Amino acid sequence: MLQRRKSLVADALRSALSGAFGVDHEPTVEVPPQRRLGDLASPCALHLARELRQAPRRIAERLVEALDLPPGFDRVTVEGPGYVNFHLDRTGFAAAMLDAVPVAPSAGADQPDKVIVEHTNINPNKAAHIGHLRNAVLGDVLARALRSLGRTTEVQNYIDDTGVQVADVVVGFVDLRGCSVADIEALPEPFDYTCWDVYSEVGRWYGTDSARLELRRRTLHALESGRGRRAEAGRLVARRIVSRHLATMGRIDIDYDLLTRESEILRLDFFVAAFEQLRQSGAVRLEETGKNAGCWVMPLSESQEFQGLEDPDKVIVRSDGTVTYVGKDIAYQLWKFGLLGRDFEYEPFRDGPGPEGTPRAEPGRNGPGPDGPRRAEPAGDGPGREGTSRAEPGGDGAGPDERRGHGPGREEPGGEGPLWETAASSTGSGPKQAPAFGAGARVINVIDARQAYLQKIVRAGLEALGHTREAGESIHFAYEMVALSARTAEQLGFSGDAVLEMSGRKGIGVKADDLLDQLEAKSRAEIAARRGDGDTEGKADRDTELLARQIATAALRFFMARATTTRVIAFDIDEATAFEGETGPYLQYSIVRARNIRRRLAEEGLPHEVGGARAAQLPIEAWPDDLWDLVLLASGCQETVERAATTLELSLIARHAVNLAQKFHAIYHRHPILHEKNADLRNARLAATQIFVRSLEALAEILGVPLPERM
RNA sequence: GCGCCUGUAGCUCAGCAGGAUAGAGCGGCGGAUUCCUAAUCCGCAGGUCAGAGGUUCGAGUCCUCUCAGGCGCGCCA
Repeated sequence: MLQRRKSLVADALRSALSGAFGVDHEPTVEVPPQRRLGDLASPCALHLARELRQAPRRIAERLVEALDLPPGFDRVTVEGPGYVNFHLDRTGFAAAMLDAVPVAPSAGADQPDKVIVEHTNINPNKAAHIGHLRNAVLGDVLARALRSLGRTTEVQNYIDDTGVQVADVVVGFVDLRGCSVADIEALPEPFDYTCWDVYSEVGRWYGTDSARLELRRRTLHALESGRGRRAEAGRLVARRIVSRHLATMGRIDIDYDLLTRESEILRLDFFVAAFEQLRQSGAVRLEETGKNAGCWVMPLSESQEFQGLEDPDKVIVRSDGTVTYVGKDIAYQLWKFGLLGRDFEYEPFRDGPGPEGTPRAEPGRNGPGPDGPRRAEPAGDGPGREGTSRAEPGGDGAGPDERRGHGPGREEPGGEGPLWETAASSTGSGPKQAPAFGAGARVINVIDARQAYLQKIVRAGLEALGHTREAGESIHFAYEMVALSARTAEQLGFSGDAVLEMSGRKGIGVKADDLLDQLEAKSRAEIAARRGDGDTEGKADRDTELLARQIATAALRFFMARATTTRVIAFDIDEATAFEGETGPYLQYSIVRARNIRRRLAEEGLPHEVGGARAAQLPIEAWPDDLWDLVLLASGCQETVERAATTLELSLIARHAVNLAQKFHAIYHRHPILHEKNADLRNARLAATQIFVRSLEALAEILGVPLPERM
């Protein structure tokens, strides 16, 4: 809505500038700070003051005389030092807003080109922690934003099931605890919590003992070959953990289209194909002397991106013939663009072995003790990409799917499809009608900022193969890590004078499920405090439970989404579990209030819906500045979402949503609707409320903030 | 050493491609509840935008340097 008006203003200014001054200037159009100043403004007169050797205000005044007021505007004024300010026809604009879709597919987005978003990527060897939540929320919000803008979007979650981290947990079970595969299988939930402890234990157990470290190496090789009891144990661990990760992420409405497994990349020799391309194109060469003797390396010295590196070459194949992480990643990235010349096999995701759909067993039982893994463990801990999961597709039979049927406008953005995974064996499992995965036109990898270097190398690899376009479309969505605030670290029993980095290896961190449990418990208490009266058990409990989850989801998702991606989050438990102020529950509360007004109007027998035709007849007096300001802000949703999706600064969406809610809350207190006798005033306020509700619903959908009917 | 990021109110952070009086939340203080649920709203206090130069009609925003903090630069992932 607003974008169109902006371009009308720009057009009018451009032609007036050319007519009156003979200059060719692209005017900028912005929203002035106060509504009484107007709705759109251009500082172009200020910009041109120097060039035209005239006072800005004078330029502005002449400009206004020469200007044809574009349709939809009432008047144009000169303000301040020389701004040209345009005042919208409030009545007409509001009437149009009533019929407008807040966030619609972008103009030129009929392009069927697929965007692949990879996120979560948690190592399947322990419980997810809050750092992983940041990754998953950002990835999920991005995917929702892209889909709401009409882009075909495929969400992948990469599972490194053959890496060192899984090997460590296998060693922990097999060698340290003396478990058989059956023993591991028989372990109760929460299995991911158990692994959390095992992983931390085995790290200490290794110490510098070379015999023990040899066990790790042997296990790693077993995982890579896929044969033997250790490999079997590894598959079991990975499968069970992935199920847990999917369940955790499912709690906050995050899901995926495809799980890709590293074991399949190995089994299908993706790297062999990639290596052939790299070798033939001369992108890699066999080093014969020097410290990299016997390795296939990719020279990076050409690229100025890598200037100043001590070692300008990156090893792709080690001297023992094994492939490095980057090597595998280049192969995987080639597949994502459809450049590899081979494909995975797929099957619908089956939840892990063991009791299907078993409800999670009290994840919080570990108490307040130290917990929480973290994302990329730097030293020895494979800061790799870690990943996770998705909401169980077939399991968890308990309870209805809360995500549907609650809250208007909650159609799933991508049309929640089924979850697929890469098939575990070529023997296959019958009828596969998998969608065409991969072969995207753009690939966005949500990976923490510390892996920027690796991501650059992957891009350089594509470049070296001559895939310049694809290299340009390989986008690293980098975000900073989540650390523990000094206060929270102390509460958890860690010493902390400064923010404390989480470490899965050391067992320092906050587990995702523990945080969600806390949020839900606090929500329940909050709800109980408000509904003190007679509501008895039974149904009330079910409602409360659902509401508590919705509030917890909103709080967590908003907390993660509102932070600027380039900043480290110092995770503070009190701040993260706050429900007042700039929070997810604040958004929910504003919607609940707005909806309640309309509900009450209906109960009173008053009209609770204003149509565009009626709104178009309202007098200008019905739109005071503050009420009007809400409508104007709502008209900027589309632009905000587009900018967020382009710049990958998703906090823009969160902030826009909270700004809307703040404006609404203020108006709510100043401009009563139910008790307003004047029909024009009431209708204008009601129209603004309708516009607000629809706009915030659209943004909440993108943010993944569920909107309850009551709070 | 080289590279990237960050430094704005007591705390956590906004500040859109230089532009109108530097904003919000939390915390503090003081108010608002016969009136659409106070998970709300209103008011007050609180800032040499790390520091120094520079560019400009105009700098929190751009450039240079300094200081402080974080991260990265493996035959680890």
